[in-house]
Amino acid sequence: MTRNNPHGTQYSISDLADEFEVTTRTLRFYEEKGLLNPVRQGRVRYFSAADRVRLRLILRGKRLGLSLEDSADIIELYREPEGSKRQLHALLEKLAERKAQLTQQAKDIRKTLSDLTRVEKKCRQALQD
Amino acid sequence: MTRNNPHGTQYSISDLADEFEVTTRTLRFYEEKGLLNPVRQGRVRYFSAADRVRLRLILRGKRLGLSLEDSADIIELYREPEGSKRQLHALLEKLAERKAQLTQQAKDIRKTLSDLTRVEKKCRQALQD
DNA sequence: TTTTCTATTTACGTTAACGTTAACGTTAGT
DNA sequence: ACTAACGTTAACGTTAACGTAAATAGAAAA
Repeated sequence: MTRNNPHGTQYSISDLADEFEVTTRTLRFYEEKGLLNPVRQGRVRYFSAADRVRLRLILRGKRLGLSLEDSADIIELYREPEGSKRQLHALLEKLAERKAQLTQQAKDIRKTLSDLTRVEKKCRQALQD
Repeated sequence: MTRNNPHGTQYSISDLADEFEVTTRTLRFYEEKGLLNPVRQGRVRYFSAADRVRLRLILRGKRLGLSLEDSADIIELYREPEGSKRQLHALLEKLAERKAQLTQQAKDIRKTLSDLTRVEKKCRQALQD
């Protein structure tokens, strides 16, 4: 039973696959891309709590239409900010870009939702016959 | 000069390409997929105002991470609601699904924005040294 | 007239994000 | 001992959304 982890917080590949409703192939692919870093005991993978968090973030990114690379970039931003002044300023720029993009998305969503709501009303109206 | 349209509202392929910053290849591809329906004068395409609107919607969809097919589906929803009761109810269901998805996206955006803002603060804090 | 745009069709190439075999080892239950 | 359930690597297949190149044609500008 790899499903009940030893003591700390480790997950087998199918633990995560089941919980997040992705295939094991997907998880191996994410590892291959460096998005997840499970440890190996023999050849078997064990995912950490950190991996789980990263997976959650990746899937959130997917729902937003981000590529894996974009999600990886964003997750990178979450690390403790460090480095020189120049690096910190560069980080701030990236943050601003991402925020701008997300804000644009939010705008697009509002528009689309309003469009759909308009259609919905017409539809309910048409049902009044 | 195909750029200054005759009288009504027609656009050459590069009018639209320039305005929306896409390639002509993209527009031909969208036509091939049935997303745009330019008329032909000889072999040359002329896009209508309706095509322009559709293009705008497609690109909005893209910013939301939608596939062309999804965008096409949504644009379909925008047509005057008609048909039987059954059809109208089916339409209402689709509308509800889309709205749910968009609402989830909005949620994901809020979370991500909040995450990024948190990082931003840490970053500014780190610059106080 | 010759060059230069802009347009066309046809068709092969590309990248991302997995899906899908194949071929096999390990452990648990019966 | 046998089967089922889970794990592994390796590698080819697939779909979407265009990119890119080749070959061609009409029209405008020099």
